[in-house]
Amino acid sequence: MPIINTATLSAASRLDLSTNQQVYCGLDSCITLEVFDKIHLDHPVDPAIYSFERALQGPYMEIMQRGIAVDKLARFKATGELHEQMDRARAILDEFAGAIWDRPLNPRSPKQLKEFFYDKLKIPEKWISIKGERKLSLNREVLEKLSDEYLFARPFVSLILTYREMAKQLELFETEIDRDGRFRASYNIAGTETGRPSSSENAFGTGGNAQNIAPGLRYIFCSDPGYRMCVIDLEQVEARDVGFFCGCLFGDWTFLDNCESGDLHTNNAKLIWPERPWTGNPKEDKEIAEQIFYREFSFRDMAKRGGHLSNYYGTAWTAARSLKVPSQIMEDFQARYIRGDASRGIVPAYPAIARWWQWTAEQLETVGHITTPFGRKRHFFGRPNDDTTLREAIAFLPQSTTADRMNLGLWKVWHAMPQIQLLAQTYDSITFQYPESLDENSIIEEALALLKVELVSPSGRKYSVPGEAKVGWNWGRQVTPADQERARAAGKRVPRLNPDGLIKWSRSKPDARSRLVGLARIA
DNA sequence: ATTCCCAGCGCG
DNA sequence: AAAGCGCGCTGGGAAT
Repeated sequence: MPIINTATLSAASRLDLSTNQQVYCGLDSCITLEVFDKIHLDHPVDPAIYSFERALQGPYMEIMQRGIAVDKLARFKATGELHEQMDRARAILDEFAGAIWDRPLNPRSPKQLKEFFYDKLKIPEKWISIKGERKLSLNREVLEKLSDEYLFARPFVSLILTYREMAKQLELFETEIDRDGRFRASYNIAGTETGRPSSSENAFGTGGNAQNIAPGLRYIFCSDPGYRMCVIDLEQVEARDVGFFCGCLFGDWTFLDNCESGDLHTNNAKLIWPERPWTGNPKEDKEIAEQIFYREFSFRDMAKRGGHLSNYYGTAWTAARSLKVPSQIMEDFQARYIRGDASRGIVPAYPAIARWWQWTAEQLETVGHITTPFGRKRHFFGRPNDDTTLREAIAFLPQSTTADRMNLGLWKVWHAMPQIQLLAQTYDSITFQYPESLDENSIIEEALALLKVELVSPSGRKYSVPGEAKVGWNWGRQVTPADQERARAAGKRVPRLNPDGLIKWSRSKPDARSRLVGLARIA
């Protein structure tokens, strides 16, 4: 091996290209070592977290190298159809726009849209606020408002939104895949503040983010011939974590108890609206919860969607905007849910969540960092009394705990089950495939058990998050004709087109499970 | 021709 | 007064 002493190198050394690159590479490696020493001497990291991050290189390298098979025909068809529809939408839009200002209108150009709507059509400007900055936006929300308020804007808005939506979908279908027909994403294990992995285009420039693919488009990814695909997700994991923290910090287990006993959102609805005629029978109560509360939203919907936003210190104003209901509706909701309202005699269902916010604010003021149950510590460098900092800190704890739980489960599955092949990780779920010849029951059973990562509260309460498994031949909602073709070619039973695609695997009821497994086999 | 930033939007 | 957080990718358009 050649030894090159860089201390004695100069421009006059005239290294050949290959040697030069070796020097470059060697120096790069030295940087890594220097960083390592610096981190460990000056800023000791929890050795468990550090070792864990290193250990994750194994399974993630495997996921990255394996990639996921792409159903080429499905992809090709979708691409063609989208192009056709987009061309049509664009042609109509240009024709309409031509009548207004004698030139075309690019729906993806905010600049042109601003000129068109605000200068040419003279619609009053709509400003929005993002992270404290006022912006003149024409995003979906603003366009929908224009459409509501100005009849003549409707055809334009409709075409623009349709076009943008299709363009977004096309991004996935036109992502370059590898010559062997596989989509290989890169995963960054240590790239985020929370411990979540992130995903992006790989080092060779192909593939893309595997974690933001719309569920409706996932069907183009499929298991390899002779393999079945399985997705296991952790049920309502972040909500349960919030409940766990409330229990650990204040001994108030109300929220977690509700997560763990039957239908979380119905139980939340019962606590939030105690005056409804609940019967105590889970089935009847769910029906009552599914009655309409406001517009198309049931009480259960409100508990679910409004609850999630509210847990993370979202204001009633924001929640109202997101659910498209009047602010007063969400004010009332939040009063009953967490915040209470003494002036109206409203006692909140989950006051501990507000105490958790308070606790978080105190941590920021006193020590400036927060440590998760897994030992992951995050420093907050923003102003401790700034709402933005508080929100980051509030979101950190459940988000990071979920990330580590999922990754620990992923590692355990990878380590203990060489017969399965990991394909993807999407924050609260993992996707893998396994040979069809193996016993599906025991595979899923074992994976579910391994994914159960147990935490124990200071008071000794054990806590884990149940997983739910779905199985099928592709990653999507629909079994495609290609799947049928493949099953036929493989001499297997031909799957029928199923609106669910991946067939649901009930976790908690063994009898129902065996029944559904049978169904999955037939399908 | 390339690089950079922004707006917009997908996921959990 | 501002009004969940965490990511990555694309096209438009300006700057280099």
